[in-house]
Amino acid sequence: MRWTRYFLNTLREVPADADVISQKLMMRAGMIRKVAAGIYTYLPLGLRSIKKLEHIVREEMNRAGAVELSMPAIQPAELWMESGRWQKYGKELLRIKDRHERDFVFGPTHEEVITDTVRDAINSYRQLPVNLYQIQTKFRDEVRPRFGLMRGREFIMKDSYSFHTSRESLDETYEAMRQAYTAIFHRCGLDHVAVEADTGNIGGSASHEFMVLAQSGEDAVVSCPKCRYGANIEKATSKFFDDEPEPAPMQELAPIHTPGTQSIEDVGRFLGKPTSQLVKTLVFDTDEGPVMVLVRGDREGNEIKIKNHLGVTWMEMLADSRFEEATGGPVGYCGPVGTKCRRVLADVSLKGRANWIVGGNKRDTHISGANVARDFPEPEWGDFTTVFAGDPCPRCGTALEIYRGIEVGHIFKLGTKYSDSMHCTYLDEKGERQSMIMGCYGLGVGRTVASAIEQSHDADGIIWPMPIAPFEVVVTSVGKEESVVNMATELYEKLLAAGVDVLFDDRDERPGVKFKDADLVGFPLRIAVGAKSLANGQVEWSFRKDRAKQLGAPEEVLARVIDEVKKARV
RNA sequence: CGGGGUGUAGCGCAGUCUGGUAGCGCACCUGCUUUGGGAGCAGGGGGUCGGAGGUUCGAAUCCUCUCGCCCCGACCA
Repeated sequence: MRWTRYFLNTLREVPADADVISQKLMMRAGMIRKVAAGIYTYLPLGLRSIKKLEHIVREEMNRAGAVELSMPAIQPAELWMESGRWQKYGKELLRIKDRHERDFVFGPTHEEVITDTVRDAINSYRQLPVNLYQIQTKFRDEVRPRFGLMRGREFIMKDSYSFHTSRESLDETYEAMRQAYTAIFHRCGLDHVAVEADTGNIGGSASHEFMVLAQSGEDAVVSCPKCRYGANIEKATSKFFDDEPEPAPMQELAPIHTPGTQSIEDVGRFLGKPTSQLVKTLVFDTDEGPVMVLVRGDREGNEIKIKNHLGVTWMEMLADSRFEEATGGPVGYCGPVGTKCRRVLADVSLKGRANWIVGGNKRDTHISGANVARDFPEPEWGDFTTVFAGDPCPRCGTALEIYRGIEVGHIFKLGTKYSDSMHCTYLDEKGERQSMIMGCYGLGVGRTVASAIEQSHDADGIIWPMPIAPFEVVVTSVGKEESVVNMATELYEKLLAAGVDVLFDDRDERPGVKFKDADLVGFPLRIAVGAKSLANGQVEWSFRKDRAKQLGAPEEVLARVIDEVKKARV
């Protein structure tokens, strides 16, 4: 491709609303253009990277035994009512009506449609297992889209769904998908980890997330440097509270006057005690009423763990305006003794400890010497706090580390959640009807491309890993001399003939402009043809990653460049 | 959802407080010079000032409403 006939315009200035580096660079490099909040056009250059990644994804999915199909983006509401998610999915589900006032959704995911498809086509255990995938545009109406392609509303996703007659069969496919994902991200040159994850409102049992490690990541992952335990922070556990403390004699219940101490830090300072010796009280509003959660004062409550324990679909911090009415105490002085909350949860970090200092459910008052069972009913015990860096690994006890990551893939063992509600069944060997056991596997295509940039760039622009670079090589002509233009053209054509993805920068621009653009766009390899070196029978070539310039005879450089491209394609 | 901000040429911005009929840089077009890391000079094209309504002789500017976009917060008890 010649630049002068391509559709590629770089921006010298950064659009004001870009907030992460990948978004800035993709906009500046002419890869994407924002059309509305969280909605982008993939310009030709951006589309090339997307297509390259899609190609890798298809190869690995096919290799792992998955079969491609394509389902509609627009889906009838009936399917979502059948699965129950028409009610449960919330505002992220874009609902639309057709001219007949019939309800549809723009699919954020395709469990319903695939389940409908498979129950129709498959009746016998002989036809199972199957694993079907598609690469397609989805829409999730995010509250606050940001970070360019990393958190858009419209986005391209590879999603696949497998159907099985047994847990063992699901385990096999799950493992095959785990390996396929690892292969995909490895081929893209991405530094990534697979971690245990929460299943969220997709539902199901086991689940792993694939995280590309990057400072700008929205998720935190907990990782053990020794035994390779890895988990999303929403899910991670530690061994921290395994040992029970020494039993202590119970003290009398006694009120303490603690004016103006609403936060746990204030209370600790006021009483001269470390926050670890206090009890922090959180109150959540749920669709089943207010719930009180007690955690050790120096720990943080983990909403995901709490929500999963409660089994509620909606939960948020109790609004101040409803606080007194719901708990019977003022904000900041809430506690389990005499509370109106019917459900009280307590973190295991408090188990076995006597004489708690808690809020007194009265203004400016805390209570000391509060004891489980004697002063308030036995709470529901569980792991309700978030792991901190340095906590001991739940498997081997080594100090855990916390990293930031971008979630680029997520695989689930769904079980029979959808096959039950949507009656996706088959007849087994005995002629008995059984629900199919399902798995589902998602991979964010745009997000993966963006994460590659987050992980690999410098002050001048993108540094593409070769496999998903929009072009593998750029040939830059420096100057208008006939010899230069002829040599550049010749090299370009020979690269094309050799099957190399090459862009010929044949623009009538000053060298500085061409070089800056080449760095910005991030072509992994560059060949520059200039009059001076050409007079000595030489052209220059360099890698974007180190920009070290090497000179050589044209044929020799050509051979080296082709060789480098081929090497990177394996 | 709550709070804050912002909307002026393709991109980045000034002008708004104190109303007087729109400007700068980049990009774009023409010419000359220049040519290995975002050139210089000269000339030029391009804007319903987000939208609607109002005040006024006169509105980008003041008022009301509305829409878009951005940021921050939503573990604080």
